Amino acid sequence: MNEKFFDLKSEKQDKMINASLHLFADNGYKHASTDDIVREAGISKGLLFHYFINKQGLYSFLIDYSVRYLLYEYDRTVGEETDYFAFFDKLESAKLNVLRNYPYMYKFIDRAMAETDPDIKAISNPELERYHLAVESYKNKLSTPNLRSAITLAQLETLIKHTVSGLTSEQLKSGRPDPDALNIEISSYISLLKTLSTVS
Amino acid sequence: MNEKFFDLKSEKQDKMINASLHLFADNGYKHASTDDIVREAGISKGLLFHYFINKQGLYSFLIDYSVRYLLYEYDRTVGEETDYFAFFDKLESAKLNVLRNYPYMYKFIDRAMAETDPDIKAISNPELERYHLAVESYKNKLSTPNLRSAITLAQLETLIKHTVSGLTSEQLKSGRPDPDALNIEISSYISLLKTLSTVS
DNA sequence: TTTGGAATTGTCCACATTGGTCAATATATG
DNA sequence: CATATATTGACCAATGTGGACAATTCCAAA
Repeated sequence: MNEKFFDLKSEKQDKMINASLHLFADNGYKHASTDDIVREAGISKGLLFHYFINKQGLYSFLIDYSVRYLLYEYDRTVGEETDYFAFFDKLESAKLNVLRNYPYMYKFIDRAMAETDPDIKAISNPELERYHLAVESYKNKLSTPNLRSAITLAQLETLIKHTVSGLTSEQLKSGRPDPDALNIEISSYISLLKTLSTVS
Repeated sequence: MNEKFFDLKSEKQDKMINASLHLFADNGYKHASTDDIVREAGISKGLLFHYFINKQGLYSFLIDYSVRYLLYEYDRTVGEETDYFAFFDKLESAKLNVLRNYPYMYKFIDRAMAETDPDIKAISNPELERYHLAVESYKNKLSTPNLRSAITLAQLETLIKHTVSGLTSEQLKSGRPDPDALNIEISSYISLLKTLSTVS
């Protein structure tokens, strides 16, 4: 890519990034058209190719940028938190901050995992792996909560994971998401699960 | 559509249906190509148009067929069950039966809800509405479980809904799904949530 | 004001893909 | 055999594709 891209004012950068994330997320690599991206970003075709050389270069940049951004945001927000429930609370709050700036970043990453084209997989796999490993390493540092005998730690984590991602994607579908309201809702479910699953 | 379609042996019908569900689910109406559908179904282009007239006709048939099939399967499996947890257990087992025959039917319905083209919305909206209403009417007949004071009925339902759909879509992504194993897993989570949320 | 390099445009193009048609052929049935 | 029906796949006009590039706008320094 052309590094001059980062000299643009960040508002314009983000318009290009968000339009690209959106169309790749919704349509996959093959069916996301650069014409559509350009139209949604409000820039000319020439400019997009000026900064990213070709479609693959754009995709590759987005993978790189997204993983970097997500991990940075996690690190910034989660810090050294080791308490189990507090960790998830902070992690989700970090995710919502991402959503605030890049509403389609998660869906993009999700779709990237499902791409089949070998060239595209070769580009994205290492970065996606890196993301996955980083998240796992957070979890390894957590304290074990004092659970009721009816539930295991793995089960609790499954409940948290799916509930949170379900609530999030539900909001995303309903037009403009409200990250603050969502933050409160997610917090309340995490605390609910804490109450239900731990011994007092 | 051409009613002769139903005279084909059901194996062939399902190959056409599944290929169509798959490509519409993954790419949306606009970007799902009839060439791809035909290739995946292992039939000729002419045959597809012989039975469904045009792309819109095919889509319209699929919406109709899917909603009809889902509701039939629910009715068959759930019956008159009114116990709260038993109901969800049966409902999920019905869903898994659908998955067994039509792995992409849910994703198709999900994507249909997100279509923006007005013609397509006009086709799918009434059927999707019908589906939604039917599911709601089941829920209205349920007994209220005896919950711990920490949790409300709405919260419990949210936990069940997202956990179940999360577990399901996780399986779907991992190549060939194993509905029997998934059934057991989902049952165990429903029973877990029952234990955690009810007073003994 | 002038100048020169950078950002930005949008038209243009060769080619691929699109939904859909249709005459030809295979298959089954009686 | 004959007849009807299921099925094929080459073909088409229209549209969409990624990418190139000469032309323009913009803006800071001289």
